[in-house]
Amino acid sequence: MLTNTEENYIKAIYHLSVDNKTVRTNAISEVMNTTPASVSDMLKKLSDKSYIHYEKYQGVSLTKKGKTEALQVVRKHRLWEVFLVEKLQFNWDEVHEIAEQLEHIQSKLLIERLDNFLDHPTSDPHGDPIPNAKGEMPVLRQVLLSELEITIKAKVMGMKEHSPAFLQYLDKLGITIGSSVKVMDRVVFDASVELKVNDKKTMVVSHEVAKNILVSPID
Amino acid sequence: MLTNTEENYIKAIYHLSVDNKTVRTNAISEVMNTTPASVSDMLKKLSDKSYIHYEKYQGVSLTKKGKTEALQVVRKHRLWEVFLVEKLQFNWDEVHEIAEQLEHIQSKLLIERLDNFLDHPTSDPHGDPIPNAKGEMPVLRQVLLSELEITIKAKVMGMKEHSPAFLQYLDKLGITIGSSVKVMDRVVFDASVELKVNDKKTMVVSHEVAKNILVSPID
DNA sequence: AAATAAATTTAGATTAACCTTAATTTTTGG
DNA sequence: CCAAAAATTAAGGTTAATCTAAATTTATTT
Repeated sequence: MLTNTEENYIKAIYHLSVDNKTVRTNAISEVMNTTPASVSDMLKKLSDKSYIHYEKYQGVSLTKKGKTEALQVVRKHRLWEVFLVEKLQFNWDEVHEIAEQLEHIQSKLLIERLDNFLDHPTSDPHGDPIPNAKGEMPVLRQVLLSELEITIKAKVMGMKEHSPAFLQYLDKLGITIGSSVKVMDRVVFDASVELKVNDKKTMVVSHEVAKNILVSPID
Repeated sequence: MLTNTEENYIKAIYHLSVDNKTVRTNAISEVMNTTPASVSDMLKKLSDKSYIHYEKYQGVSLTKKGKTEALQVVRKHRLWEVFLVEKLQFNWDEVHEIAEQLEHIQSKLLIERLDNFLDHPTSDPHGDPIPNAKGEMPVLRQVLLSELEITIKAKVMGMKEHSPAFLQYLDKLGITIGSSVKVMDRVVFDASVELKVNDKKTMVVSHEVAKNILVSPID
C-alpha cells in the first residue's frame, strides 16, 4: 500500500511525463514544492518498490505498475471533482484542493459506487478525460468551440479559462457544463461566433470566449 | 491544524468520556490499537496544545477547544456515513471504515454543502445523532421499537444489530431506514409486536427483533 | 577541451508517530 | 497499611518525510 506522499509523487511524475521523456528531479521538486534532495530520497524508494525506472542523474519514468497507480489516483481525483461540481454545486475552479485530499481515500468499492452515482462520466469539470476502472483513458473527441464545425450540435464539456469574470459571464449567457451548443455562423471580420444554446437562445460570443470553451460533438 | 492522528486521539477521548469521568491512558491505547507509551507521548502533545486537561497518572478530559474539535470530527464522520448509505447504496455496516478516512478531509465549505445535499440529517444510519455546525447535539426522541407506544406512528432511524442475517430479514419485511412503523398491538405472552409498515403491510415481529430497531415518533 | 554553471545525489539532522524495555506511581487486597 | 499488581510514564530507538550543506555528476560555453 502506498502512502499519500508516494501517491502524490507518482501522480506528479505521471503529469510531467507528457511527451514520454524522462522526468527530471528538479521538475518534480518544483511541482511538489520540496527540495531536490527530498525528491532524490523518494525516487530511490519508489525505484526499490519498482514504481519507476531510475538511473542516477538520468531522470525517471513510470513502470507499468507505476502508471497503473497514477491512473487510479487521477481517476479518483477527477471523479471527485465531478461529484463536487455536479452534486455539491461547487464551481470548477474551487474543487482542486478538496479533490487533492479525496483522491487518497482507499476503497475500490467506494470509487465504483461513486462512478455509478455520477453516471460514468468520461471527463471532469475542466474537460480532462477520466480513466476507466482498468486505467484506460477514453478518447474524447473534444474541440474548442472556436473550432466547432458549423451546424454541428455539441455538448459543453469544460472551460480552459477559470477566472471568476469568465465564469460569471458564461453564467449570464446560460452556458454551463452540459449545455448544448450549435454554431450557426461565423463572422469573417473578427471570427466571433453566432450560436444557439440549448436549442433556444441565439447569441454572439467573441472568438476569445469561444477559444476557452471545450465542446464534444453529439453523434 | 491537527494531524489525522491527533484528530483520532481527540475523537477517541470524546467517545470514552461518556460519563464525564477522566479517560485513562490504557483505555485510549486499547481503542487506538497502540501501546500505553505511545498514548502518553500524544497526551503530552495534546496537553501542550491545550486540547485536553492532563495530570500525570490521573487520566485526561477534553478542554472546550478539544470538545469542539471532537464534535466536528464526529459530525463529518456521521454525515459521510449518511452519504454512503443514502446516495451510494452502502449497507450501514459497511460504511465505518470509509467514513474513518473521509472524516479527516479538511474543508468547512465541503461539509456545509454535503449537509445541505443530504438535507440536514439529524442522525446517521446507526441512529446516532449528528452534531450541527456549531457542535450542538440534537436531542433525538428515539426509542426502541419494542418500547414504542401503541398506535403512535414513528420513523425507522437505525438498527442496533448489524449482522447480515438481521439486515436481510428486515429487507424481506420491507423495513429500512426511513420506513414508517406503527405498533398495532402487543402479544402479552411473548411480547411480540404486531405492526403496520409504511401505512400498508401488517406483520408480526418478535420482541428480539423489535428491541434492535430504533424509531423516532412522528409528531 | 577545460572550466564554469547547473543539476543531482549524499551526508547528517529534524519531527511526528510509533515501538520496547525499564522505572515510577497508583491501586488494591490480604 | 503495606506489598504485589496494575497502570502509567520515561528513556532510548525506528521509520517516513522532510530539510541544509557539501560533494559529485552532467551540461554548457568560451
